[in-house]
Amino acid sequence: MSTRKILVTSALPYANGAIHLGHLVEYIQTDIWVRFQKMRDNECWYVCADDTHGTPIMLRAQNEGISPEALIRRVHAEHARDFAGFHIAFDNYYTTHSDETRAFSETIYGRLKEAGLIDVRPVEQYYDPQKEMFLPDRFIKGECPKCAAKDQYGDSCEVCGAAYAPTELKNPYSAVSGATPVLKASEHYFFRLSDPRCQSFLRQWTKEDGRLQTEAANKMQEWLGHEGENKLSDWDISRDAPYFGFEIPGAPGKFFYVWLDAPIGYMGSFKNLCAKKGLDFNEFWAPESTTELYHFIGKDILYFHALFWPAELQHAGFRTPTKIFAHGFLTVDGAKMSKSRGTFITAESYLEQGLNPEWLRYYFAAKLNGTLEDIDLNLDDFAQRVNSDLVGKYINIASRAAGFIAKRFDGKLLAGHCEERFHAELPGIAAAADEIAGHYEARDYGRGLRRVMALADQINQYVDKNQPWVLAKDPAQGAKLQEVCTLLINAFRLLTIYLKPVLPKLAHRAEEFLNVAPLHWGDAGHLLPPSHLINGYEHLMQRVDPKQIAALVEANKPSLEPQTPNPSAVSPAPTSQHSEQRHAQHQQNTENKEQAQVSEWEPFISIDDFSKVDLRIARIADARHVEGAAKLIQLTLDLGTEQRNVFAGIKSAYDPATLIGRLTVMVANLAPRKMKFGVSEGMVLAASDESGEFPGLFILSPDSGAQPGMRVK
RNA sequence: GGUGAUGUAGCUCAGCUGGUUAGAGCACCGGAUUCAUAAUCCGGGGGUCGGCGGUUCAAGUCCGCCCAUCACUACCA
Repeated sequence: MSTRKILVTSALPYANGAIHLGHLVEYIQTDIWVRFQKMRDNECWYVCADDTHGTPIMLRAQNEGISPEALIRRVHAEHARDFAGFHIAFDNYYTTHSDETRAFSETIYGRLKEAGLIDVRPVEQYYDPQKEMFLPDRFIKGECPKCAAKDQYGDSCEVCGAAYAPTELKNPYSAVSGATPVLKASEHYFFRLSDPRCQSFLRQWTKEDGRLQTEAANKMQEWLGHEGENKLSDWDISRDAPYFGFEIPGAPGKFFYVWLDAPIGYMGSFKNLCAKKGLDFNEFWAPESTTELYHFIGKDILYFHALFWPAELQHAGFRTPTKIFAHGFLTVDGAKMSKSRGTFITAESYLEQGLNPEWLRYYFAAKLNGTLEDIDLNLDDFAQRVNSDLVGKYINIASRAAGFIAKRFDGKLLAGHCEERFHAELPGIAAAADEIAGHYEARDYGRGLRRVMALADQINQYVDKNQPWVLAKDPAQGAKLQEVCTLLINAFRLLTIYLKPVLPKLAHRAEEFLNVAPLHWGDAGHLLPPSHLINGYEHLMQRVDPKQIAALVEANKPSLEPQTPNPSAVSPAPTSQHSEQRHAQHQQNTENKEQAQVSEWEPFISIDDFSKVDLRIARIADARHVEGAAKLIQLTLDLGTEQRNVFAGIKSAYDPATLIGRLTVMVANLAPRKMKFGVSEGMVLAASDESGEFPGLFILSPDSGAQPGMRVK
């Protein structure tokens, strides 16, 4: 087989936030694939970078009182540290804020312009007069035009779900300064995706064999529409100053929109690698390139990678990707990651809590199947599965054989060749290599690992059948014992090869134990040589302790201190970005909604929960002081059909005489409560300021017309 | 609202172009074993295959509707 030349990327994480478990699905998926390719002796390069431009970065840096450059430098270090912690082995982890990326952005833009694929036309947008900048949708807030909910973002309402343009918001204000934005026109640069050349190219490209997963291809079909249907609209690729990014050549004050230079960052990072390694950039990026190019991405950014990106490359004189590999999102315990539940787990906290990164690599791998389906991290299942598969099955094989080899045979395997015995006693273990390789290649890691674990079961059955501990008691059976253990060590070695892309560190330790050079996939074609000497066995992996999981979840819960609500109605510059530019930040909408709203209102209740509370209009038929009570007033509430005796702690604010005859709202189905002065059969509702800043108690009154007994809902 | 995907044992998932009593791993119960960090082996219980209807000699597997979850997209069908 001739060596393939392969360039692989993962999506660029945005330089404005920590790496979390959702991100790691992608980097682990990609890393496994790359390690597999390298084990196959293919020439494979894995590049990535931080995505560093855009308004959120600029504002966050301002907020922290540092330069954007300083911010992205710091985040770059954090990201690199997190990735290294999970054994993500990039050949280059760069930044989009680089000369290389700038140069390619300019080149691509220039060539598109030459080709007549760049348009300039005015766009009217909200502008913050105080901050002197145009506002992305997510930085404009106001009242929802549909339901009038306050403090909604400029693109959609989180209360009623309505979507709208920021100009439709009522009483809009800038989330940056609080100022009222004004509409202002400005020239914008567009990539003419609607051009027939792009349309027809994409129509063909997206349908080409293997280019996209079938689900993704269907999605493209939907976006492209039928032949003749002009569904694609031009893409706005410019932003006005102030903006942290690359200025557009020949257009002072105009910058490339961050999403333009983000994928170009793949090229920039690779160019940078070429300089370090003496590689030929054009061999991988020229139109006639015969090398392979793969982008691993989340399904949320398919649009950018399967439409804009190939269209840009095609018309700017570069090769297009061989395939796009999209994956689904991560859920934790069946739900979106949630800060309040502690399931929004950062890579950093996972490592800090002392959890083994290879546990997660294994678990994700066991769940991944090469489709766009979401995968679930079930925390109980995680612990059980890792413990059972890795420690109970796989590692146990080495552990069961090593002791005998060390004690009885000075660490030496059988002197003779044992190929025949091996294949007879453990049929299929070696032959499975090709099948498992096929699963890795197809990114169907789950299927591959199930196969490996079935082999581990088979090997453990072999141990049980041969009972080496019985053989060990009979001196005459020494040779047999050595043979059994030799076969076991060889079987363990094969499983190690099969698992190595997923568990690089563990495999390394296993290689030391086996006393062999780093294993390649081709090594599955032979066994260890006669009389091979192995090293003493040390336990290779700890089990997951469920307590660690609990501690991890606890560590990721927000502090219980209620966060001060924002009475000024001006949010402090959002620390976090929104769907306006999602970049590689998978599940960002989840993340941000959580971040924005979580502490105060979550957990939400359902309408069913609410309807359990039976609120009724009640007429205060009688009210009197309670002898000996400091705070209580005894109320007789008339529900129309019956009267209730209720003790209410409102003496400080109301004179009983003024209450008689008023209508108010009571909880009618509250369990009766025996109090010192009698049984209270419900409660009335009253407002108060918990901080104490505004003293007083205020009971509710319905509008006129309400009758006692009416349900409030 | 539209489009697409998913919904199979307590949990995580396999089930190809429809065909004997629906599978695996984990968990659970019973037994065996002690080499191995209570790991391993054998056996067992457990599922109206989201719901309803239809096509068919035969449906988890095809069709329609509904429900739930997820994603994309939107007032335009």
